[in-house]
Amino acid sequence: MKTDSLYDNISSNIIQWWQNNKTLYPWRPVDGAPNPYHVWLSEIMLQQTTVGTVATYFTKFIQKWPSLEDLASSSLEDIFVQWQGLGYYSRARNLHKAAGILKHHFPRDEAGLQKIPGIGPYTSAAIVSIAFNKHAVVIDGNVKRVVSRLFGLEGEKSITEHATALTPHQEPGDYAQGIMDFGRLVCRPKNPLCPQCPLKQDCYAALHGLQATYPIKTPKPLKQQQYAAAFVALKDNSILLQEQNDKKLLQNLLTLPMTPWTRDQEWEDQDALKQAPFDLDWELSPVQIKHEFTHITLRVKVFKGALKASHKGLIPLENLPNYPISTLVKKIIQSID
DNA sequence: TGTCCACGTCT
DNA sequence: AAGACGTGGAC
Repeated sequence: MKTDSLYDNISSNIIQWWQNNKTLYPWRPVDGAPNPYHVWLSEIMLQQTTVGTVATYFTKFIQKWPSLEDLASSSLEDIFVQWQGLGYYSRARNLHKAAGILKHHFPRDEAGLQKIPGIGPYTSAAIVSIAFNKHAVVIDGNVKRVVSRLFGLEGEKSITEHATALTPHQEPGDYAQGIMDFGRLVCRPKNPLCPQCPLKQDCYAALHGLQATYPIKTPKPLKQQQYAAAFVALKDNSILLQEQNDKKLLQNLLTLPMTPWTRDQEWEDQDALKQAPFDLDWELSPVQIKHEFTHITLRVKVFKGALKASHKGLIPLENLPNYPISTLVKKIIQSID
C-alpha cells in the first residue's frame, strides 16, 4: 500500500478534474441535489451500456414517467416498449419490480439497496455516493482500469483494496462520478490521454509505458455460432409476430416465427421450410442476418411470404414502435422492405 | 471485417 | 460460482 497522502493527492486531482470537466447528462441536475430516482434509473441503464445510448432512453423514460410513483404505476408491458433495443431485458423486469418497492422506501445505504432487484454491489455504491453524497466505494470497469494502471495491479483483491484506499470521505459524490468519467474520457481503454493526464507523474503504467498492458484481461470464452431461419409473413401492411416463450433469451419481447436455433450450419432450406408456421409460398431472402449476443453469434436465413387470410398476431408495420421488439427482429424486418 | 468495451447482476 | 444475458460504437 502507498501512503495516505498519495491517495489523497490522487483523489483530490480526480475531483478537481471532474469539477472542471463535468458533463451535464440528462440524469445530472443543472444545480442543486441529485434526484435519487434519476440516479437509480440511469445507473440501471448504464450497466453494460454506453453513456450515449443511455441518454436517449433516459430522456424518453422521464418524459413518460416524471416521478418514481409514475413509473411504479406503469405496466411491465409499457416499460418493455420503452426499453426495447436497450438490451439485457432482465433489467427492465427488475426495474418494474424495484419501482414498486422504492416508491414506498428508498434505502440510503448499500445493504438496503442491494435487496432491491437489479441493484448489486456496483449500483448500490453508485446510488449511495451520487444520490446521497455518502462514502461508498464504486468499482466499475472504468475504476478497475484507472486503479490497475495507477498502481500496476492484477487481480480482484488488490484492485478492490486500492480502490477502497483511494475513495475519499470528502465529496464522495464528485469523486465517484469523477473517477468513472475520468476513466471513460481520459484513462480510456485504447489511446489513453496520458500527456494531458493530471495523474501521469503518479501512474505506474504511464511511467513504465504499460498503458496497453493494464488492466490485465482474462481470456473470454469463444462465442458459440448458431443458425436459424425466420419467417416474415405479410398481409397488406401488417406483419405476423408472436410472443417469445420458448427460450429465456429475449423473453417478454415479441418475435418473428423462427426455427429453433441450432449449432448445425449444414441444414438445407427445405428443412427450415418444414418448420414454417404455415404452408405458404415462402421466398428465401438473399440477405442473411448476423446478430451478436453476449455469448452467441446468430446467423439467420430469412423467408418471406404473403398471407392470404387474416390471422391472429398481425401487427400493422406503422404500429411496431408500440410493441416490444428486439434489435434482432428489427434488423430482420428492415432487411426485407 | 472482427475485437473490445462492458464487473454488472442474477442464477 | 461459472455462465447467461443485448447492443452499438470505436477502432
